[in-house]
Amino acid sequence: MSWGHVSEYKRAIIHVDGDSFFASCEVAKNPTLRGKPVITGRERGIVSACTYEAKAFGVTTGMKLKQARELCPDAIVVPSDYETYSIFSHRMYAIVRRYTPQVEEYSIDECFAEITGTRRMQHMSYENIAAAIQADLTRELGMTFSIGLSCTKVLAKIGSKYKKPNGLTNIPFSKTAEYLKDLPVGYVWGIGPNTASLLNLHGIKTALQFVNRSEVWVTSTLTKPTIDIWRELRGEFVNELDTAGKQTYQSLSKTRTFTPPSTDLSYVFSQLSKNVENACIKLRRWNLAASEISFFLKTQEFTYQHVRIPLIIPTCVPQDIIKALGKDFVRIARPNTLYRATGITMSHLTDAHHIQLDLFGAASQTQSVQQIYDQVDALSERYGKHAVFLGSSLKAMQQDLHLGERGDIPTRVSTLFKGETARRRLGIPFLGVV
DNA sequence: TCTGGGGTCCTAGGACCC
DNA sequence: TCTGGGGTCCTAGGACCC
Repeated sequence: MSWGHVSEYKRAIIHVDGDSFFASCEVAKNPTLRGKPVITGRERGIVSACTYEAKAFGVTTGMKLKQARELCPDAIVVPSDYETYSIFSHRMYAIVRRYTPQVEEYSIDECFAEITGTRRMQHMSYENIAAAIQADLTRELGMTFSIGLSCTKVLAKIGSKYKKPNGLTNIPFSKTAEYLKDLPVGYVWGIGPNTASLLNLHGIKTALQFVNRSEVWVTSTLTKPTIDIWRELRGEFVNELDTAGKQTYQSLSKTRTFTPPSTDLSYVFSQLSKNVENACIKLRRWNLAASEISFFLKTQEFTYQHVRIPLIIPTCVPQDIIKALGKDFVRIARPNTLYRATGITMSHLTDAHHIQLDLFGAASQTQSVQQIYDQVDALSERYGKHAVFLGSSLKAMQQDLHLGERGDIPTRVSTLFKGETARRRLGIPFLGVV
């Protein structure tokens, strides 16, 4: 390799990736499942994750459950249990943090960590440190992880994907070429179908061919995200780790597809209303208020109608938002049109505690409603989410109850999580209608 | 890939200003 | 009124991720 003069590990970055994470959590939670084909995603009708025992039958992520069951009739299919996955996720981060404070919680089943400079203290090579982390994770969490070690995030990510499950792939700078040689450029983290097609047009099929293009060509042909990836593939550290964790949201949204699709506009509106309520619950949990909302209706033909609405006074109260979007809903909703989904996005978020009162006291009504919501949230805390909900959401909520989307959530094995579990739902889903 | 849900960042282009 | 140049801010939409 001819480029650069980067030492093998100017920075040492690892990427940790849980193998079939959701399914592995189910097994760790319930050891009688070990060694069996387990599939998660029952509530969605498609495979969210599956154990390697299921994969051996040809089951893959994203496959319809019906097909999965045909391939693997003995499969144990369970609904997703995000509370449990989240607990294992935080345990994973905590274990990695024993080795370094520089940990980026990238997603529920992945993290990056910078271990630069820890060799002396650990009396180990970087590769052995990675192996030690991997061993701790497996021993303590009862599942396997695949780890990549290299000098940038993009290369570390290639490493963790290189050998799965339970792989540990070290890609020192001088060896990058052999890992990029046969790697289709579209497999690189951050290069999606669109950019891959563009690169293909220019004769670039593999990551190595991409890396070997000149800087002039790259910077004049591509956009910043892709240029950064090119640099990282060459071993140049560009993407800092985001170790601060999630402090707040830029935007926050709730979307729901309903089946079957419907032409009943009052029903469609109730779905939107329910999404608004859910989004507001999340806003309040983060002490945020939205200054702008946008909602959409999605037809059965997958066309969208979007409306953006600025709010004079930031709010986290669903009544305010439903009032604000009602007119536009009536304006854009077409009769005799099959709708399949609605969604709401809250943006321009501000701290809910610092909402400015306007001179005419228009915020005062919002404020008193907000006091009511303090009580609503307290009730939800005791009796479960949606113990209380808006009349405008009624149709959607009734359907959820009918379908058992909520309320029948089984109490999970909890001895494993003493002191860690969030409170359990108490099975009182419907207290009343405001 | 007959397509679920929740995010982030980047960029082109319009609005507006001097 | 037309013409010119240059800057900032904002937004819609694209692209990507898990």
